[in-house]
Amino acid sequence: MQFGKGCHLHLIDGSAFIFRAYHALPPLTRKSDGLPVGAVAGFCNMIHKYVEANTGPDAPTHVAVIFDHSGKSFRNDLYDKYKANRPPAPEDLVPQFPLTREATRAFNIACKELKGYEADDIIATLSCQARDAGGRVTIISSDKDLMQLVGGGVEMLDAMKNKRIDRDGVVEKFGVYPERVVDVQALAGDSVDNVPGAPGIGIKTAALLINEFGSLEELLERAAEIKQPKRRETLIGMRDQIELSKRLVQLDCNTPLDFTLDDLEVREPDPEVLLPFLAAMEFRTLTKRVAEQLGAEAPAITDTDPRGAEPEAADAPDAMPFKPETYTCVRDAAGLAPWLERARERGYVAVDTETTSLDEMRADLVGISLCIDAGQACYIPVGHKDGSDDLFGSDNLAEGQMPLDQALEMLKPVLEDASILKIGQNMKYDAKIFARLGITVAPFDDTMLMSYALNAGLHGHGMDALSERYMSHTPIPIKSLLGTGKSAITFDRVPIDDAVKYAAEDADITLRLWELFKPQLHQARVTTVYETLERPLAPVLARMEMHGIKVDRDTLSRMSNAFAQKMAGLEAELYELAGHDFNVQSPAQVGAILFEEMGLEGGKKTKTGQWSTPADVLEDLATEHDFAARVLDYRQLQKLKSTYTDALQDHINPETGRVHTSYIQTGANTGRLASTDPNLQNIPVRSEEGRRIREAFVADKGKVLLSLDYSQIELRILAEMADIPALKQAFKDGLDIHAMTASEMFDVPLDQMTPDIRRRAKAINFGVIYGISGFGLARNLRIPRAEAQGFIDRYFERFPGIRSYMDVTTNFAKEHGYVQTMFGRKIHTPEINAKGPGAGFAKRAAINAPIQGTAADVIRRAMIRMEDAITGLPAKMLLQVHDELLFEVDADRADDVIARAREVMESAAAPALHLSVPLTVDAGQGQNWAEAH
DNA sequence: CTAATCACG
DNA sequence: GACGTACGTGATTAGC
Repeated sequence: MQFGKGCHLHLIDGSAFIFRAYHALPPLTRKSDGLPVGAVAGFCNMIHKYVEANTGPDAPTHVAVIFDHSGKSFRNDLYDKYKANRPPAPEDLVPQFPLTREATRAFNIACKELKGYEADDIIATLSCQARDAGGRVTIISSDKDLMQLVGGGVEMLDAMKNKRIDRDGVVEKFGVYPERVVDVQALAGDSVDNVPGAPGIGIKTAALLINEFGSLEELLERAAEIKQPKRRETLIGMRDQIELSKRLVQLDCNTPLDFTLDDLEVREPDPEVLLPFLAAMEFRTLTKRVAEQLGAEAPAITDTDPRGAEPEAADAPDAMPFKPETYTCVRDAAGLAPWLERARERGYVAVDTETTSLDEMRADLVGISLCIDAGQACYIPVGHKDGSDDLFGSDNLAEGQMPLDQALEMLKPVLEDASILKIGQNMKYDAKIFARLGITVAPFDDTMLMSYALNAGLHGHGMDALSERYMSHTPIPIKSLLGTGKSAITFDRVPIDDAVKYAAEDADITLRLWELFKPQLHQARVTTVYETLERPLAPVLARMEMHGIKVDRDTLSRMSNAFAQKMAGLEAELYELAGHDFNVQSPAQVGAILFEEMGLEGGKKTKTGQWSTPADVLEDLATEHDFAARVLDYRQLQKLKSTYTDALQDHINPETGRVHTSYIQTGANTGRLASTDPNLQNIPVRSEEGRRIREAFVADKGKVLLSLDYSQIELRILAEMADIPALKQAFKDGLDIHAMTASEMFDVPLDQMTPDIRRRAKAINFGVIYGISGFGLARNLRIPRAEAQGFIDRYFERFPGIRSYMDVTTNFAKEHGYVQTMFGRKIHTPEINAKGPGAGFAKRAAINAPIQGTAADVIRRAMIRMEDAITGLPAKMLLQVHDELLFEVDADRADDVIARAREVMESAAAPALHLSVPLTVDAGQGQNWAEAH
């Protein structure tokens, strides 16, 4: 059929299909020889689905899949950096490129590419030809670069979202009609393709300008009329770059094709060609399905492994309902045996424990629940009390429970069996409970850690939230069993019948979450993160927490008393100064005295209408007013006393005489740990007075504490990631990095450096890590905002790589919705495209996350390796404080431990990463933490 | 229960 | 063109 009026051409963006398929599927390999075929499998499924979906009355008459030709295109001759920031294709994807071409031909669909041109140019040329011939065109792609082609019978179809894009759709995206899309793109540039555009102008501004002036040419001619000085100068000064950008984004409608539209006519697939190809790829399900549809015999596939290379269809949402009344209560050995047998057969089992406390070091085991098949779970009560109305509360065990010892004896072989995977939600908690009962749970998977690897930044990772979000199921609230507040009971007082429903459900949910997350780890490419940075860390943390650190109660108690005395004195002074009594601990009352009674200027109110009296405001007033200075002193003592010297004493475990913190592995989005109950990551150090708290953290008899901390790790990582030669060299040379920055910025030779200039450079260095702003730096350094902005401008001038790191990072976040650490950890940034005041916040967080997160990954790797490295030495790792590790070791072996631990920490990035900047570690030792640090 | 404040990296 | 801003945490207290 001659292409003309009434014809309908489909043009499929083949490269987009390939990358989509590659990223959507786990890295499958062909069973017989290990050839990577995941992307091919996905590609074939997509093509097959496309063919199935396009048989109706609106079916295309002509179709082609268009690919990018490997190597350079004519655009690289225009601009050598075009697409220069594209990472090379993943190793396991490269051999799949030719296979996708072969697949296209096997489906009997025209497969086209052209040396020196991109797929987009061929699509453009064919679209123009088809339109001129009076036919319709549908471009199946979501690539915005193709939007310039829409109109006159040409539409786009975003196959992922199943959304057609017409002229109005283009206006939605670009703010202009298709004819002017290239003008907007020329101005806005494109970080993905490395099209420079006009700095400072994005799509919104570009569309505004184009709509005002009518076209890019007109705009550039009349650029002098633009009111905003910055924008005007950019447009005038960057004219060449903008015109180059336009040539880069303009698609070529005249590519020299060696075929015509008529060659693209839709053809039926030939079973004799297609089936052998699919069989050779060993795609079992697809081969069968296609054979059925074509009415042909499916060729045999020799490999009979049930877990073949063929991916199953995407998991449908788990529709099985939750039925609490069907859960089993296991009351004796005969009841437990079949569950354990099934776990052995299956090779995995979800496990959850119920206890009397959230403090694992004090909690007693009350019951265990198991689940192997979704919807079928059991609860094994072992420590429920009978709840008789004994005046003192009965300690008698309730009827119908297995003796704890018997239950543990039966469970232990399964929990420790290397061939049975134990699945838990926050397994560190359960593992610690079992560890205290002499059971080492291994191997294990943890759905909380899986969720963290997959979804950090998107939501929390507690079971209730995950159940709600991923299964639309609200678990039984624990409060409904225990009550709240003062009248709350412990789990051992919960009637067994109620406990079964609650506890078994937890195991059921955990198993279902595991089934959901497991394949997602591969799809999201975070299996390595989960397996090397998350899962192995949990047992290490568990051991650190259980070991604890010795805290000397007497030291704390003495300090508390001293603080109390000083505070009483300050309190009296403050009443005197104010002329009346008041609550010093109330910011509202302090504010009222300062800004109303004393009539001072500069007071600000919080959004709730209260006077705000943060430390920096009081500090400004303190030079003139004793009142403000005394309040500051009082607050410092109050903080030290209440949070540290008093509260810490309550955390000393009576059995061990030590303090056992809990680390939350999924608490911080960036990969850092958080520490609670108590928080041992914010023990004072900056002030002289506060630092003395650390004297209460002591080594046991005959031992010493060691502190090893990374020097400037985040700045080093910034230098590496942003690739700043001057900073990298300074680290290699072991220079004072802040002094060196100062020298570079302010043109002061190192030997004439003053502390004040260095201080400013230091503040800027830290500011950069946080996503610097003029306002923030000005406040930090207490200088005028314009001056701070000047510093920042100069910094970016001297280290231009910093600016581009920030741009690349935020653009990546905007496009993908997440950023990554150097080790592949993903941190999602859902707010990055938000408007309003949240935008700047999200942007700075996105800039900071890869730096902070990479540093967090490094110390995690060190911690995971540390236990093996110090085996045989009388040493234990006790605490982690983000860039510091604290050890306790026999005094005579301290130097050996320092040497080994330092080696592990300094080489922690390798072999996954070869950093060009050295990581260095400072070490100290002493009887207490103050001395060691 | 939330806001304000302040301890740490 | 105005607005509001350093990044990441947890604990304590006041005051509703």
